[in-house]
Amino acid sequence: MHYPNRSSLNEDQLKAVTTTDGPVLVIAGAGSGKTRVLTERIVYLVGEKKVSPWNILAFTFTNKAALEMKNRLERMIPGISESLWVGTFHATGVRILRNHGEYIGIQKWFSIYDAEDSLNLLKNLLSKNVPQGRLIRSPRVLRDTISRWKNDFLLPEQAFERAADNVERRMVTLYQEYEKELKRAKALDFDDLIVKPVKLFSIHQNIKDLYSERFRYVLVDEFQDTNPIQMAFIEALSSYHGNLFVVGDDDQSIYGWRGARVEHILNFEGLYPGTNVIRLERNYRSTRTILDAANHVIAFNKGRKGKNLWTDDEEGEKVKLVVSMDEETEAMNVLQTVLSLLEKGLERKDIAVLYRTNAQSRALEDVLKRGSVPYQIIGSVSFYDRMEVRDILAYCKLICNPSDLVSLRRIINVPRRALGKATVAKLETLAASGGIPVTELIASGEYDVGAKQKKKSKEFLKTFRVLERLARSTHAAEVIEAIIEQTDYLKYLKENYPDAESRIENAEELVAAAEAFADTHEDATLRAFLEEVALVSDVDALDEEKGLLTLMTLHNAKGLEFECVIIAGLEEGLFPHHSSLDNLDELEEERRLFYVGMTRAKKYLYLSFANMRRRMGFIEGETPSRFLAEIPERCIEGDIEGVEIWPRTEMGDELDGSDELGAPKVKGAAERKRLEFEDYSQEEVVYTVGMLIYHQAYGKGIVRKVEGSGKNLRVTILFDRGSERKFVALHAPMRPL
DNA sequence: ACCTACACCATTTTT
DNA sequence: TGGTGTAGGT
Ligand SMILES: Nc1ncnc2c1ncn2[C@@H]1O[C@H](COP(=O)(O)OP(=O)(O)OP(=O)(O)O)[C@@H](O)[C@H]1O
Repeated sequence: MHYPNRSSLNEDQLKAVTTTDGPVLVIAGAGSGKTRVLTERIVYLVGEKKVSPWNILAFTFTNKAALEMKNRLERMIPGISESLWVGTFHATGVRILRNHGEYIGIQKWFSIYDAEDSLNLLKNLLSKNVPQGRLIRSPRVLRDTISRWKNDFLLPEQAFERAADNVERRMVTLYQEYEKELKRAKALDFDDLIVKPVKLFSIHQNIKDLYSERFRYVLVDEFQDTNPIQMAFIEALSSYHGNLFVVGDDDQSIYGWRGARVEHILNFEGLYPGTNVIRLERNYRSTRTILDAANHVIAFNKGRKGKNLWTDDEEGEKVKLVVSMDEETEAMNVLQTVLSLLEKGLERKDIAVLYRTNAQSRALEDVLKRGSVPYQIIGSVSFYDRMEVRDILAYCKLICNPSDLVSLRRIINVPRRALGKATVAKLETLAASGGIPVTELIASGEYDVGAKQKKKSKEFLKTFRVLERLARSTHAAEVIEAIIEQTDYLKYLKENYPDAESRIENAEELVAAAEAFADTHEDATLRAFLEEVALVSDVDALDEEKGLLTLMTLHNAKGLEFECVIIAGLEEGLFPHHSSLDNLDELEEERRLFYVGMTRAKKYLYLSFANMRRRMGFIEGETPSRFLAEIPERCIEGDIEGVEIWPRTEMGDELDGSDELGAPKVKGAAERKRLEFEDYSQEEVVYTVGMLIYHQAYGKGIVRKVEGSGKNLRVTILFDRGSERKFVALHAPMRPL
C-alpha cells in the first residue's frame, strides 16, 4: 500500500501531510479536514517514511479525539497505537510524571486534584488564616487566579513581581502556601500536570533530552488554544529534532479566558524561522449558505490573519431564525424543530442544540423529557461531580495516597463518625508536626481526643486498612464495592438524603464504570482507574452510538460536526455574554465562539432568540444578539412552525454607525420592535401594590409586591392567567393600565 | 458534634 | 432561582 492515500486528500492537505521536516504551521479553516490531515500525516510518517511510531507524539484537545485517532490509525496500520503517544497535554504530562516525576520529588502515586479539590484546599487554607484571610473574599476567584498564573507559566515569584495591589500580593502568598499544602498532600492540581513536567525538563536536561530525542515528530491539534505553559511543554518536547507540526485556526480561538494565546499561532513563524506555512481553505463540511453566513460574521473581527474559506458544496437551505416569547417557548420551538427534522429523515444523533451557558440546558431538558426525545447533555453537572461519587472517589484517593488531606477531610466524617471539625483539626496538626499521614497518627495511638472520637477514629482506621489491603490485591470495581459496603454508605445516603434513590443509583453506576474500565484496560487497578477519572472531560462522554440528541455548550462543540445545529439564546447579554460587552478582545472571542457554533453544521443551521428570559431568578426583556445582524439577509429566513421571523435590514445599513465595539445600530423593523420594549423602561413608572398592569407577553396582571428601587426595582405580578412572576421593573415590557 | 434556619450572593465558558 | 456559609439551638 502506498501512503498517503492521495485520492482522499486535496493538494494543500497532501502538502501538509508530506512536509515532514522542520516546523510546519497549518492554518486550517473550519471543516477543512485537519483531523484527516493529522491522521494521514502519521500514517505517512510510519508507512512511507518508515518512522517508528515510538518516535511520534501527537497532542489532541480531548481524550476522545485521541482515542478516535488511535482507532483510525490502528485500522490503517495495525499495532501502531501501542508505542505511539497520542493524548491531551494533561494525559501526556501525567505519563511523564509517573515515569520521571521522582526526579523533582513527586512520588509516583500522587493524587490528582480537580478544580473542586483545589477549591476545598484553598477554603481550608483561608479559614486557617483568619485575620488576613478577609482580604480575599472569594476562594473561587483565588483558585481561578492561581490557575491562570500557572497557565501563564508564572511561578509565585514572578506572579509577585507583577502583582498590582495588596489583594494580588496576598493571593501570591496564598499561592505559595497552596503549593506547600499540595506538596504535603502529595497531590498535584490539574494545571500542575503540565507545569511540573516543564519544571522537570528545565531542571534535568537529561530527562528533557530523553523525551525530545525520542520524539522525532511532534504534532499539535487545536494550536490556537494553547496557553504559555503548554507552549513551553511543546517547545521542550520538540526541541531536539525540531519537527514540530501545529494545526489550528485563529478564528476558532475560544479559550483566551483561561490563558490561551492566539499569538502562538499568529507569531509562530517568528518563533520558528523557516516555518512552512500551509493554508487549508476548502471547507468540506457545510453548505455554501452556512459558510457564507459564518464567513460574514467572522469578518466583523479585527486583527485576524484572514482567510478565504470556500466550498464546492450545494447552496443548501437558508439559516433559519426562530423567535420565541420566552425560554420555555424557545425550548418548545426547539423540540418542534427537532421533531420536524426527524420526520425529514434525520436521526437524533445528527442534531445538536448548542448554547452559551450551561444554565440554559434546564429549560430544554424539561421540554425534551416531556416530549420523550432521548437526549444527552454534555457537561452541566457531570457524573463525577456528584456528591456521592466524589465521596467514594475520595475514599479511593485516600487509599492510594494516605497523605491526601483534601480527600481525608472529605470522608473522615462521612458517614458520620463523630469526628468533627475540632477533632480533625487536632489530628491534622499532630500528624503534620510528626510528618506523618493522619492515618499513621491514628495507628500510633499517640493523640488526645475524647473517648468516643478515639474509639471511632480507630474504627475508621480498621476499615481503611481493610480497604488498603484490598486495593493491593484486586481491581478497582471490587475496591469500590468494598468501600460502599464497609462504610455502610448506602445506609448513610438513605438516612440523610430525601433523594437517596438516585444517589444510590449513581454509587452503583460508579461500580459499573469501574467494571467497564476493567473490561477495556489491562491495568484495572484502583490507581489506574483514578487516573482515568481524573483526566476525563465532559465531551469524552459524548455518545454517538445510542442515537441521542445532543445538548451542550458551544465550547464543548469545538471540533465536532452535525448535520443540523440549533444555537439557542442569541440575545445581547447572553451571547455575547454580559461580561464581554465592554472589552473588544472578549467580544471578539464571543464572536469566534458563534463562528465555531455555526461551522459545526453540515446542512441545517437554526438560530434561536427569546424575547424574555429568566436570569438569576428574575425575568428580563431581551434584545436580539448583534451577531444575528451580522448574517447577510440573503442567508437567513424565518417563520418556522408559525413563529414570526425577526424582521431584518440590509447589511450595509446595520454596519452604519456601529459603535466602537461593533454593536450594530440596527435600523428598520428590528430596531422599531426593540424600541417598543425599551420605551416602557424609559417612563419612570411608579408601581404600587394592587396596581393593574399589562405585560407584553403575559397579559393583564396585578402588582403583588414591590422591592428595591431605581435600576433594581423588582415587582411581583400575579397574572390573570394564574401565574405569578417577578421582574426587574426597568427591563420588563409592561405598563400600568 | 450535628442539625436547622436563614441570609447572602453569584452566574460564562473548562482541558 | 439555587447553592453555600454561618449562627444558634440541641
Ligand atoms: N479531502 C477531502 N475530501 C472530502 N471530504 C473531506 C476531505 N477532507 C476532509 N473531509 C471531510 O470534511 C469534514 C471536516 O473535517 P474535519 O472534522 O477534519 O475538519 P476540521 O478541519 O477539524 O474542522 P474544524 O476546525 O471546524 O473542527 C469531515 O467530515 C471530513 O470527512
